[in-house]
Amino acid sequence: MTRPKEILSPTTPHVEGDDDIGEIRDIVGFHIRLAYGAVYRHFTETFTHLDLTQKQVSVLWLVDLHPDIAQTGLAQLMRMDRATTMAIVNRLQARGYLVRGKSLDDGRKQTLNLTDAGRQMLATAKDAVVEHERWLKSRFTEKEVVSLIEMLTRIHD
Amino acid sequence: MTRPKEILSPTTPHVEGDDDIGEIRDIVGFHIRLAYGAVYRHFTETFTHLDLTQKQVSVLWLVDLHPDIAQTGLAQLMRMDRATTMAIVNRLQARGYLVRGKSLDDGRKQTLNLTDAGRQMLATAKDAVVEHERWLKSRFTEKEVVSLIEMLTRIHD
DNA sequence: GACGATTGTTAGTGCAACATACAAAAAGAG
DNA sequence: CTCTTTTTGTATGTTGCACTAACAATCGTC
Repeated sequence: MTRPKEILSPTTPHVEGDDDIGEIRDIVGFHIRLAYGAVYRHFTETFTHLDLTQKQVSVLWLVDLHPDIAQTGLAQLMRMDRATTMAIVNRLQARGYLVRGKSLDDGRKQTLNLTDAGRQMLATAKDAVVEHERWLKSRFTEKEVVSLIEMLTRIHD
Repeated sequence: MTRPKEILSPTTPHVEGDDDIGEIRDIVGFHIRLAYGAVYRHFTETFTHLDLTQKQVSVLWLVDLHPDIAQTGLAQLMRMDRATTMAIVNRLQARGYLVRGKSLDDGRKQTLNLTDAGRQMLATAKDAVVEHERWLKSRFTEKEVVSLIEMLTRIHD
């Protein structure tokens, strides 16, 4: 065996570095997935004490921004399907952060709105998001942040 | 900005295009999540006929690149924990793409290697990845791709 | 009024991340 | 060399999320 690679102690800095993942390092999708994973982990870490996920915070945020929004509208903003949206809204409603109401102009739709507890939780969550964002943005200049957001937008728009 | 604005419920009448997501549009994490979602969706769409997920392809790819790698090593490369790695390896082994073997130099470890079917599937998968990447990279210049990968690496490294 | 489309809903499937616990093997300390 | 700690693989269970398929109520249109 030519490669004694069993030396995987936590402090081993992997001298091979870029060769570790070979051709994969040119795959944009791979880097997006890894970056998302890193962001996801730090987010959940930051939000353990609030017991909220990214999706849940985003939903609270968007409902606050769009009072009386219907679930379909919310799903479109978040690029989720109806079933997934249902599950998230159910969870937030069960925890008393969100209320469903009857839509006056369309009997099929329901309105979504934050409760007082929801508004309060959102305020707390926003502070945590700021902290999370500080961690994330710390590796970039302001110019780079703008550029990064612009490129990411090109992907999801 | 030609933004194909979604038709929201009539109860949110005065929202202008770019205000759709308000302050959220300055949150890097939000854009990473949306971009990841878009990439994820296109990936699964591209790979329905192969019935493979991103993770599974990555594992096949990395095992091919690192013959006899142990699950722990794989987990480190992919930034996953052991339990998650187990689940993915189990699936790939059950489908005959991967084999576990005994490690000669460490009784705790097991070696991971591709079967012939695994190698063949990986070859097919790589073609699909190339197609998927073409879709992804089509919105960027080569210079931008390099810049994007570099910035994403700063996040996950 | 009938018909097709939309909306919310339920149920079920699959993947993945995480935590916990356990056994076997290795590494380290005395 | 023992004794202890760490590492590795494994099993189990929970949670969150994405997706599909089906269904009822409602809306818009013809």
